[in-house]
Amino acid sequence: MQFSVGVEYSLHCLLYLVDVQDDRTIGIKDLAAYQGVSESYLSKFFTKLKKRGIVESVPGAKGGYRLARPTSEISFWDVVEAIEGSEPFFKCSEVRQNEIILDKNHLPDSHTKSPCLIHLVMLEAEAQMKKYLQSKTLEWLASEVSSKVDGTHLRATRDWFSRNL
Amino acid sequence: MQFSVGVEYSLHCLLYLVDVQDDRTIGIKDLAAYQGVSESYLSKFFTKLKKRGIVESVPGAKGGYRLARPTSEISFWDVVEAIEGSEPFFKCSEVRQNEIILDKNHLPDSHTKSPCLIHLVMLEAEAQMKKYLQSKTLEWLASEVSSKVDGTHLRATRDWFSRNL
DNA sequence: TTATCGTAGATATATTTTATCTCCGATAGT
DNA sequence: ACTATCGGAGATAAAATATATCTACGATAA
Repeated sequence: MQFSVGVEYSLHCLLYLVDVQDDRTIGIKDLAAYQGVSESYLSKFFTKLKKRGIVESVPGAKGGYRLARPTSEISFWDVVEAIEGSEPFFKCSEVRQNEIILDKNHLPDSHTKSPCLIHLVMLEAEAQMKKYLQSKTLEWLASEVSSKVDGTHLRATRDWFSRNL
Repeated sequence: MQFSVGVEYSLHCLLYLVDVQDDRTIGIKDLAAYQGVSESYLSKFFTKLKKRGIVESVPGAKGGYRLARPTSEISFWDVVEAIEGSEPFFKCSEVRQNEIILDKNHLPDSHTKSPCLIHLVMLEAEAQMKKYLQSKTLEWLASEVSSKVDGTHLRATRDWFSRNL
């Protein structure tokens, strides 16, 4: 049970995109170089982020990515769901249907119609996590970062991404 | 990001152990046969459950497993932690330390001493899930099941496990 | 004494994750 | 119209994890 690193890379990248003007973009090349990973690797995540409408792409020369909606409308959960997919963490294998005392061809209603209680609990547990992650937006993260992280470094980062403009 | 099936098998098994008298046990053999899995597979999970003090074992002939504490003191989270381990779901790879503009030998304090904000959010998200799963106990599950599942089937299950007494 | 049970370890397979490279098509700038 | 640049898709490969079983071992209650 682990989140993939893609979530981490994505969130960091989105943070870099916050400062980008509406008419500008940052290319995968720069995002990858800045973080020391390959372009093809990072682009995997951006394809997913785009599918979810979190970022939008501008093709062609001087193209790249920018945020597709306001930072207040991009939550941690949106990113997790984009990268990890929408499948619930707990996929019930319906273990109960394999009980030896059951006739597999004529399962009782209690084992087919009514949902597995264990499954329900796990789904609700995930919902609790989801609720919290939905409450944390990119807007919040950016403001936290700008107040807590060294200003010089933030400026250096911004300058690096816009060094070729 | 998926829970392993071990969590599901474990919870079902623990449910079967709820009805067992204090001086009795159920063997891996029966638990495995009842659910249609191999003994060695299921025993993997019971080794973990034992290490966490959720079940206790009685060796030798007529031995087996029983719950090690009251059902009210066994939560879903206890089981998840026993099976999945105590590692947090989100392990921060400290991606930020690889930023190209940084000198890896002289990282700024903001990147070493203060914790990664993204990491903190993820840890808190996990804590939310944990809190919920801690609130759902085996006692609760057993009472839900006994009120919602067909009584005939529950009795048949109990009879099967105690058929050799 | 012995059959039974839990424990540990080796093994095999399948799936997922991580990561990179290559090729293709679209397009913005010249 | 040309072309360098960019995103997008797919193939690939190594590493890690999950799933599942078999075998051998040691303890012990009957």
